[in-house]
Amino acid sequence: MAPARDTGTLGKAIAVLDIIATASEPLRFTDVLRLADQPRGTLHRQIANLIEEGLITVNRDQSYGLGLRLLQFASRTWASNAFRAIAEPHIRTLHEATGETVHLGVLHGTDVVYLDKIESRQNIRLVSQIGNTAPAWCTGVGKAALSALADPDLRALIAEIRFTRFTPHTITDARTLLSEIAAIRREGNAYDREEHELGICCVAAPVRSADGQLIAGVSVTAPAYRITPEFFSSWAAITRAAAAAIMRDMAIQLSPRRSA
Amino acid sequence: MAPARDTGTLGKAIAVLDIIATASEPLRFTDVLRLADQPRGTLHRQIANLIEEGLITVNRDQSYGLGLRLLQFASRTWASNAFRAIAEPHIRTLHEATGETVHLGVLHGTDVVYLDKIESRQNIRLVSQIGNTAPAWCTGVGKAALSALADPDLRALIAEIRFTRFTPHTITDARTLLSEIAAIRREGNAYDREEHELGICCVAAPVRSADGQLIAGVSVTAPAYRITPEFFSSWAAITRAAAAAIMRDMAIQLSPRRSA
DNA sequence: AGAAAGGTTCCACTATTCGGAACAACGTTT
DNA sequence: AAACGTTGTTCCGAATAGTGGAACCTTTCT
Repeated sequence: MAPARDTGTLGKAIAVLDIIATASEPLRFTDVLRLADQPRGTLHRQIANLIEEGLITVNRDQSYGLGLRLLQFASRTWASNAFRAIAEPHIRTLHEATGETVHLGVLHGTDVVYLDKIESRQNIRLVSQIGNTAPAWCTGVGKAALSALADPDLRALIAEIRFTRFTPHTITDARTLLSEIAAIRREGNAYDREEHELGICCVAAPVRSADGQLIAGVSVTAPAYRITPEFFSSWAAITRAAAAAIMRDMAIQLSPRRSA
Repeated sequence: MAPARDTGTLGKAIAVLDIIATASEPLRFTDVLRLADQPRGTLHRQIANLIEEGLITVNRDQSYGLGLRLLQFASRTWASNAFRAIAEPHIRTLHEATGETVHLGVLHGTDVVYLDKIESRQNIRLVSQIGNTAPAWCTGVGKAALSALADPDLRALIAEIRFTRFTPHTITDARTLLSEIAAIRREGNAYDREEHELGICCVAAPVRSADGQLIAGVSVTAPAYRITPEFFSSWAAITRAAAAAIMRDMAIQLSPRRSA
């Protein structure tokens, strides 16, 4: 999920929460015990605290799940996020111009967290993706974001990446990634050519705040079969335009207060 | 937001997070200091820890915002919630049958947390509502849920409510609420007649798990002007049917493992 | 019934947090 | 320009809250 050395009481608690959150299936006490590197008594109390705070819940079979409290917090996170609010009209425009799914994601460590998404058709379930995390090096938004980093930061970040292959097209080494990022910087667009998921391609463009605090990207995604070279290159331009518009609005609106 | 006595280190940290989350506008250090009842040094460290864990972020003007980490956790909360998954096909059916906005919410203290929502038209922004919290006593889902509580629990909960008026129709005392709940139990449906927001009405039905662990509700919402008595009563029936279907599926699917 | 695994409670020890106070960095006033 | 008030950050002894080993229940298997 994310780094954060589990230092301090809070850190340890969050580490446990993270274990439960990232598990692919419900964990029981002993399962967590195996994954967390802690004595039984200690872990038991930590979990009890988390339950007390509503961050996790116990299912009837004694397995743990994530608590509603997290949803409440996230709802406010999303609603109060200034960057998302600024970007929203622009990604909507982008969606209307292309008719395809568009994403807004920000860089968070070596991952990208999706802040917003407008789906091509289905008027439902898009929720499922907001807050989702995906590796930066094999997504359009992620690579676009990486290209917006200053070189030292970029190299430091890439050094942290543990490359995993998702499809035959996934980039799996730092050199290739670096040269691709060089290309992105030249052209102004990043592409995902079925690198994260087979059959899915996208065009993206980088977004960054003036002070470099916020590194993000916008993208247009579509199934590979539907993409023609003409569309792809026209999308490239309007994606860059959307990114530019977002940056412009940020410069205007974020000068006095707030940020992402 | 929610109860949770801020006991223990974790509790205090979450209390601070809560302050930042519930604030209507970005808080700076001193603002938080005023709201939290803690010495400066202590608060400072707590905030530093929260930042370290990615739960809050500092904006450039030194005000605090909620961190992306919360979105990540919530995304997983939502995706892994078994109750939501079970209810989903049924609320979708309900949406298709009525063409109106439908909600799925669970009772959490004296509030209702919305777990899912399908909007009538707009294929966007529904996100904003998931994880949202609303008072139980003046929403359809909330009153439906209350009606599913055992009497002692109900009375205990109502005793905790601090009634606030949102519209001229809002119920503002326990007696009225109790008699309305009696009616809901007789009829099987709860109604919100512009009690939370003017111009908005809804029909709801209670959902509870066999063991009473999970108290929830489903509802159909529509603008008051669009509602005719005929529609309203036909919706009442199919809303009850949806609730019944959800309960049936819960009984089946939750017997061996998991829950909400 | 017996054994093992899973889960919970206890309590002396100690590492962490607490919180007052001193310090630094601005901005504002006299 | 010197003094002051605000806001945010750092320190450190004292005390509290978390730690973790071990004993203790409870459930599940053999």
